[in-house]
Amino acid sequence: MEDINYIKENRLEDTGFAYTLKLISGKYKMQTLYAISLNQGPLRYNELKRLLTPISFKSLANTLRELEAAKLIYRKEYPKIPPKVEYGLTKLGESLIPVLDAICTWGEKQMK
Amino acid sequence: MEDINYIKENRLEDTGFAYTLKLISGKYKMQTLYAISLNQGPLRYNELKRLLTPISFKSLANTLRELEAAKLIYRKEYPKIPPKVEYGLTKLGESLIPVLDAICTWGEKQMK
DNA sequence: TGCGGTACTTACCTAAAGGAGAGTATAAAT
DNA sequence: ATTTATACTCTCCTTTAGGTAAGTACCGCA
Repeated sequence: MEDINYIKENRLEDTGFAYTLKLISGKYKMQTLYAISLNQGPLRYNELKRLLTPISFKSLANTLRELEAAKLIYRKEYPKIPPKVEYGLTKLGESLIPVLDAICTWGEKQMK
Repeated sequence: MEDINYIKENRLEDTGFAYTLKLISGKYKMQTLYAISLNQGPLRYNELKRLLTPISFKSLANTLRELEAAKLIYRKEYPKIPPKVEYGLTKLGESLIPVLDAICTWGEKQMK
């Protein structure tokens, strides 16, 4: 770091938008979080696959990995055969639900 | 329309998410709306360009055209030389601001 | 006479997102 | 012995978003 005065005008570059969007942008991320929320409890991989139809295996796996990395969901593995894995909301994930609600209900109001 | 019973399970395909996102997803759409909102009045093309740095001409033009097509902003052209064009929020656009606020403030809270 | 300012468009290129379809491990059930 | 079920991964392909750089039209100003 050199003591240069970086130009900091009234820019919008670093607002919370970019931050929030990094976590929830993607075709199915919000739906995934919402589905778990509506279920009022964790969901299994194939349950999510069905609810998020027509999502592909690849997208679902990616979506879940990224949401987990963002600490919005947790992954719990039951080591048995056939395998069982559950995905649930973390506290952080739950704190996003009201925001998702706002996005969803605004859209529904306009769709009519 | 034929009277076939389409399968309608508990899917999340057609929630308001997809609808809202079609309108506001993109690297600069929310910031654009937010910038106009913060300015409490319409902004000119080059003012937006500066505020949305480092946006490119192409992205800005695209962003504005799409927001206008979505009826979230209006475009007002003053036929003089050099040209002057203003972009402002429509009623619909204004109705989205609280949603954008929620997205932005959630992000800011997590950034700390 | 040529430069600057405004609001763009056009052509080309790259990177990232997402889809399709096949393959994997393991054990219980038939 | 074969099928079924779960939760994935892997490879290849197409689509889309966005960036770069240049060009355009018009007039006032020096």
